Amino acid sequence: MKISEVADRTGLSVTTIRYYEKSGLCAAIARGPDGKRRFSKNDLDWLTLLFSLRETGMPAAEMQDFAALYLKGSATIPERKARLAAHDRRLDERQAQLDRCKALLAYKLARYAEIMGELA
Amino acid sequence: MKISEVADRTGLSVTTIRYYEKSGLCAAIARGPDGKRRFSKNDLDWLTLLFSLRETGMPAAEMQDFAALYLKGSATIPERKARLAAHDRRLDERQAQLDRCKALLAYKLARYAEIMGELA
DNA sequence: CGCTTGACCTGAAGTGACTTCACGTCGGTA
DNA sequence: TACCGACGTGAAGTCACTTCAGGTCAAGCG
Repeated sequence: MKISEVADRTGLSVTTIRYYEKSGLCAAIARGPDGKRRFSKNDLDWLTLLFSLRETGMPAAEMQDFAALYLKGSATIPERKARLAAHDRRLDERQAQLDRCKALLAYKLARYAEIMGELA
Repeated sequence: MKISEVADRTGLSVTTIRYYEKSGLCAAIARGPDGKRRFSKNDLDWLTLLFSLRETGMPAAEMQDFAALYLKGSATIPERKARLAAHDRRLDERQAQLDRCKALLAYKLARYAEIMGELA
């Protein structure tokens, strides 16, 4: 699969994918005879996961750790499972942030509506 | 109110608060005779809102715009209301991201559990 | 009383995660 | 033949802070 296709499917940009490869967030991608990257299904799945983790606020350092575990092979699966579980808990905190912000926005919007009513 | 107190209450760091003042995300803060910042209730409320908006992913440029409107006074309330409403819609998208990530994590965790079972 | 400690101040430089730039290669297509 | 768009590279730029270097001042203490 070509890099542009992977970008479309994962949500990462082409340059970010190259950056991820260079910085070790994913394994070196296989190259075709023309020197261009050819992504496997595994590569795609991995990048899709990375996108989702980044999008939901996994710290970069943690992503690096997690990637290092992935690159070490299946022996690290228990540890990886723990990391993902930890992120899952963080998602709950994120959820709470969203809820708090929603409540604050609801309050502010009501206040604004009130003020606009008085001015009208 | 002192800057350290505002930091504690809003969740922003002391340096971030100073940075926000310098970059126009909040109005110039009043100073005491000793030259130190003295925050009003309004300042605190405003910074609390900024923290919540930042935490939930409002783009920085948009925060700048929003702050500029705030600094222009109450005539901009309808516009500010629209901006907050837009952010509220973004929160729904954020919510969807969290849900998608949760689903992906649930899948991965189940897969890992399965693999660990096979190895055991 | 001098001395340290801690909270505050400032402008400037550093950081991290990308993004953009400048430039080059290659396989089509008009 | 000339140009296009997708791909490649290394280096420099950006953004939102954070850290650094250096200073003021009030309070506590041996």
